[in-house]
Amino acid sequence: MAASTLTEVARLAGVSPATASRVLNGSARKPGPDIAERVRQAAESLGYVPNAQAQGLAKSSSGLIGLIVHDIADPYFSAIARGVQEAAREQRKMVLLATTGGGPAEEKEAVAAFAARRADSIVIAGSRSRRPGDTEGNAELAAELDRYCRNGGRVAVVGHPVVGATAPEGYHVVQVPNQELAGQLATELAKDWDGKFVIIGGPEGLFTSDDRIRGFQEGLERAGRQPAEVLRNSFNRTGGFEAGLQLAARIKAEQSEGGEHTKLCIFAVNDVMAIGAAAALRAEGLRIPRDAAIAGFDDIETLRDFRPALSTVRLPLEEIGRIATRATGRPGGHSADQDKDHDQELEPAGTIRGEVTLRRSTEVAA
Amino acid sequence: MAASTLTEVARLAGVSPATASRVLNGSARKPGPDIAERVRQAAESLGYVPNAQAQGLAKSSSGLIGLIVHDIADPYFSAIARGVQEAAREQRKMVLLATTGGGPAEEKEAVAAFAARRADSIVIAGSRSRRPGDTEGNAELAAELDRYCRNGGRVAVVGHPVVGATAPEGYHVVQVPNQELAGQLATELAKDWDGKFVIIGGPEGLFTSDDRIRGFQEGLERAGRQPAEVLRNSFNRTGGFEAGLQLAARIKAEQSEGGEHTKLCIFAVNDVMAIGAAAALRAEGLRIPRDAAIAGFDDIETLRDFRPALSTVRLPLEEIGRIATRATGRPGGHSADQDKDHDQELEPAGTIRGEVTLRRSTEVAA
DNA sequence: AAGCAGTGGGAATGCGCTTTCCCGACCGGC
DNA sequence: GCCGGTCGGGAAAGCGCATTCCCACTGCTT
Repeated sequence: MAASTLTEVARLAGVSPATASRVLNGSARKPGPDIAERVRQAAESLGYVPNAQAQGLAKSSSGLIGLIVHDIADPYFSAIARGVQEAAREQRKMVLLATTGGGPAEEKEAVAAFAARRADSIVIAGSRSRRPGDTEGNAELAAELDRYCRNGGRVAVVGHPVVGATAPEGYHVVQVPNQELAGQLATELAKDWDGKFVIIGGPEGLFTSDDRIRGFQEGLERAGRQPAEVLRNSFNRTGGFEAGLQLAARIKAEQSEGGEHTKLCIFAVNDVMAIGAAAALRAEGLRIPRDAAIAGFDDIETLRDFRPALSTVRLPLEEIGRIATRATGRPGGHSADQDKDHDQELEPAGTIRGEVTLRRSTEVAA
Repeated sequence: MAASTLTEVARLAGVSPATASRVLNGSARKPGPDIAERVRQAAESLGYVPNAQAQGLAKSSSGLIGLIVHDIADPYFSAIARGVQEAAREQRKMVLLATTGGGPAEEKEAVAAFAARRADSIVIAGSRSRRPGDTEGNAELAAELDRYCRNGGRVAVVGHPVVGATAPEGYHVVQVPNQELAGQLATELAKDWDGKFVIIGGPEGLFTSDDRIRGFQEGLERAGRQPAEVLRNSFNRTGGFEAGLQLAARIKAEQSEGGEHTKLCIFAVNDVMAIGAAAALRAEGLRIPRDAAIAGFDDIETLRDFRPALSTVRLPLEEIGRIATRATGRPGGHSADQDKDHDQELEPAGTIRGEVTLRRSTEVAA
């Protein structure tokens, strides 16, 4: 038994499909109350469920929002996803999920799939990348996105614009002040900390990571410090852990030499990497912040009970998701449609404010 | 400019829409290579993206999998979501996300929405509940699900069957041995631990929580122990934290009395609650496992670096998601269509194996 | 009382695609 | 050389719904 159709409902109610449609699915024209009631009863008794695909076809809009993340199990993304979901609910839409692992090629596929489903808008949460191997993929992604926008789709991307996308109508960027905040973090840390700094970063070319590294270095410079050494690794716990092992070896070597006590202050470009690094140090018998300080970025909720409490930069992840989604919702959203001033930033879809949060892991007294 | 259509492609290629359809979207009939090439070129040059809605309408199947969770930002659910996503990819389908906060009423709406979108299958990851206020919602949810199945939809639910669902064709339950595993955990703990046990549980009526509580009590009984007191609270970190505060007060009172050293062993029915409880104890100046032992359930990945390392029960969350999704994929999946033996369990969609994992937080020497 | 706008309902068209059915061409076998 | 049998392509009928256009009818005005 296939699901019952509007036509069946109409027949049972003794009206035309047009009328049934008008009463069951919001239309400007409201049929008479008696008829409406009859139709509603018929629908009820048949267990009628409108076919959203057919509706979508007819009105060419699907009520779908596409969300692209690297990995939905990563707390960073799942927090954003929660915000997206919430905003989608406000707009009475559903969210379609795509996880890509971070490659532009897969992201392009995801965009194409969303376009195929005629998603009303797309939110790209995953960080942009311009690693050498990605140039072709990026170009394709940009082309796919441009096409999607040209066809009336709206897209919001968190962090950085897609490389090469020509920002047509309906393309929003939610600016995340990674660089600035990382700079502030560096400044704050430099106040109390007189030892050396080391950065554990993601692979080169990953914008989020690069911005945070650059910002941190700038902050260090403003504070009159030497630039920090940068250890690059994968952008997840494992990457942090491995870099942590390297650093642990180095710290232990220095300690056994005796003499200077220039404790290391480690900045991992995200919390998950920071936790990985901390685990590595601990596995090597080092303690935080006694033997080294460590700071992260994001202020992941699940990690807030971690001990020693992790110094980090609070990012309103959920709100980022909400803002990005809302930006794609209102047709009147600002997009950079003015060619003049194209040197300026795109009109931000919303202002994201983060906050440096110093906790135990970087306390100097230990 | 709206997206280009199959008809346009066909016209450009100088063939009929039927032929264009055959070459561009997998059909049994393969047109000649020269024609195929012409069509492909035309499609390419027009930037043709097939309209999945129209395809879905025509073949009445959407390539969509609906996933229902309480909260996508909860690591328990996001881990399952990752598995679902992965399995969906295998089936070349996309996942539609719905978060419900746990109420059957909202779950019913989500099912209806999925049904409207003609999702091929639905995976319900959220725990079932039979709290008093939910009976009506449960009935409606069951009715909606039954209708969905009757119309050819396939559903998999993690943990417990939906209360009142009459298991028609296509209804799968992924059994999670919560009770058994909680029992094993109790047994293991009882070996080394001779103090009292306390359980921090979720609200009464939440199946997952109730099963784990029941199992734990059984395990205790088998070990010849007194049943544990049960503190009920919300099923999240806050719930654990509040219960933890209560327990902390109690422990401190006992400690100041001096005398007996019957240390408490706390079992929180999930890791997130356990972390909350641990945070509360710590906030009250107590240490784990020195002043109290604590164990959780789920073995959430992000929490594995928590110190003291949390004793818990490892659940293959990601695989649970995969298995549930796969169960809905193959049309030949086992469903309980035999009325005889209806006293037996439904044919499990896959066997989930967990593992008791004892770590530092319940070490007796402290 | 005749003409009018306004109202409530139905017929029909189209959204973009799949698929069945049909038809012409081309093949080999007797 | 004629016929049954493919094979490759097109015409057309939906899939389930929204919506435009049209018509019959009501309740007014002049």
